[in-house]
Amino acid sequence: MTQYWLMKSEPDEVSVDDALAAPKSTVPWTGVRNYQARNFMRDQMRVGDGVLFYHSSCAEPGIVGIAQVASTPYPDPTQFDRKSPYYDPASRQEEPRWSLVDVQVVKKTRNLTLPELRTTPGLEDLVVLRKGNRLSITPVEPRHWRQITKLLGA
DNA sequence: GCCAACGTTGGC
DNA sequence: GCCAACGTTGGC
Repeated sequence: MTQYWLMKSEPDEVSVDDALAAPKSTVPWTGVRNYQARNFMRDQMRVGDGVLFYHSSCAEPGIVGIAQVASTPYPDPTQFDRKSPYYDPASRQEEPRWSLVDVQVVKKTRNLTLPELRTTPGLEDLVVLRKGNRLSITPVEPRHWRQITKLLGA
């Protein structure tokens, strides 16, 4: 069964435009160093799952595109790269600690901004809007997915 | 830059 | 296993 997710990216690192410009509009979701977010990618995501591409830590945070999970999970190569900010000296090749999936942008949309999300009736309990939420990957309920994709005309 | 909220680390 | 200290996230 198809599931739905919201995935945060800092546009300074990988924006929706960067992803669109990549081969097959697909980017590896590198740099996740939170176990809960990793577990979503490693244990629950399936190819074809729907993804809301979200820009965070920027002037106008919000949902900026529709994407999909485009690979099964595999080890995040940046954990073994000494020059990467995501290098993890505690992770071993035989037993990688961090996994990721590839994400393919299906459609760039307008920016459905955080203030707009917060004030849209029906989205009050979207996981990413919950107080104190910091998770970079959160599940999205089917009804939220339907409402948001409709709002975006996607 | 500030700071609330949360996650991780490490001493005990 | 507890919990204080510290680090990170991310909106503002």
